[in-house]
Amino acid sequence: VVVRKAREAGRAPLSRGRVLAAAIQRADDEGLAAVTMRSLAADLGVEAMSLYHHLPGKEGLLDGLVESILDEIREQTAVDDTGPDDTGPDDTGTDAFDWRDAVRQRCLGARVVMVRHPWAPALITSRPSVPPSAYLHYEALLAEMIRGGLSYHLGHRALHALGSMVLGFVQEVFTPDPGEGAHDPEAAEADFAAFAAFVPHLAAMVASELHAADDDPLGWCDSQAEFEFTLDLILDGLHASSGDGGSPPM
Amino acid sequence: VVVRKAREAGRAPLSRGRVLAAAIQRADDEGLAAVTMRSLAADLGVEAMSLYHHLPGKEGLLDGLVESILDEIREQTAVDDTGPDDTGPDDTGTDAFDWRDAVRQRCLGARVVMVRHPWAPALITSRPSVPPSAYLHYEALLAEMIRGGLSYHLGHRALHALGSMVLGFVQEVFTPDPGEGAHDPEAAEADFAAFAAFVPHLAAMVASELHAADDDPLGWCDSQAEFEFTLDLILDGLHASSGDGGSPPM
DNA sequence: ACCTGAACACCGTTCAAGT
DNA sequence: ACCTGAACACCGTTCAAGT
Repeated sequence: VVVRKAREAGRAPLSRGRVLAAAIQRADDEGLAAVTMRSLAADLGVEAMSLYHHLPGKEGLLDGLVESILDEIREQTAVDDTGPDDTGPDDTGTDAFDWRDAVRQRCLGARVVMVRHPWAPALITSRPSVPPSAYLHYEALLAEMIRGGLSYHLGHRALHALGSMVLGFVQEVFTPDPGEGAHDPEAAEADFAAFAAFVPHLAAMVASELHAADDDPLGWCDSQAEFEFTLDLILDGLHASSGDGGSPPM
Repeated sequence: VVVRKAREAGRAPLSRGRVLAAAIQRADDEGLAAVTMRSLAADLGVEAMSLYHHLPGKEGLLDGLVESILDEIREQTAVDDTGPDDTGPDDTGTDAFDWRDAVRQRCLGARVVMVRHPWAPALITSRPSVPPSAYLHYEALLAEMIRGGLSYHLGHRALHALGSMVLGFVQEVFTPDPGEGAHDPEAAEADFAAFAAFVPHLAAMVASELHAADDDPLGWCDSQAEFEFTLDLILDGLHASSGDGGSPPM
């Protein structure tokens, strides 16, 4: 009957989910700073005060955004390990379980969501506390690592290392300097000369990477490749540490 | 003569540096959200509009805060490698240079500043672009790695890996749940039981780490130790990768 | 030059009132 | 129950005015 009433009004009923979806859309389009109780309400064709019937104020909205991000990560990582119908009979050999593959897929899934919503890492790190929904992600990661033979101590450290990477890896090292020398190649060359005079190693690195990326369609700074490199660095390091008391890897 | 005039007024003259220092103080004490043009001016015993003579608005203030943080990191890392008077004659043996020690010290210094100003990582990652002053830090790190024999390509990846760790590592995995079971041990036990039912591996990990930390004054989650572990994981991984084309380390 | 008061547009939020 | 209008305290910022 509630639905019927809403249909009569000619508009979908407001709900916490609809408000959060609109907030995410707005943050993606205009940035998190543009997510305002008033503007958000306007997007939903409603008055600002109506939002308070579904969310406990602005702080509650931000908490809800973090929850939504965590939900997206769950959906993202759930897609990969669900087959067409079932996991199949090849799931019997549990001894062949490689925790690094499993953990790697989860981290890559989390990164997909962070890249989709570039405002998310700053929001998450600025919140006063970690929401309980995040525990489910830690639990899943830790369960895989324990199953893979890691100790609780090493698993704990792994959670720190992987979490910091997922949250810290969005920002690029360099801005491509947009609109700086796009129309004037002479000015661009002069800029680079000044750049090279001040930070010579950095300039040499950019030049070297630019040259190496000549036949790479993804550009000189392939952020995804950098992420996967660091991820494997950490996973391999953890694997090596799990062998025994810190000796070199096999 | 300017100083004389200010002395006559009985108050130190306003300046960009003084405004930024007050903003940092306020952010440390009350959080970044409490840094307001009006409240900041009140701290300085001045009207809000006076700030606009030293800073180009709120965005410019936030840019200035990032710059100040980068300056603090520079000071922090400069303290360690400056001897009482000079570097001394033992600086001649450049062949014994270990880039991992040098890079490690810089990352630890950056972390000291981040821990001192917990609002900094979220602010830095939320800024639209990296300020040019950050290039000097990248340059210093890269110079040490190049001197240590790393390629530009690997140095590039190292900058990404280390930067993401410094920016992502502040937040704790778990909040200690303050004020939850501080007065009622029965309620605390019931809470932990519910916690263990939902995230069993996580609960076992906490219990295991708590037990191991019984004689550790720093508590069960020593964030500094976790940071250094991950840092060494990355540095050793980079070192191994630098040996040749990605074979296992020596 | 540096600082100020009043004003403007905007924000989050409260509250009494509508239906 | 769900939504609204008016109002309040606060925010960043502009501008004409002070000294």
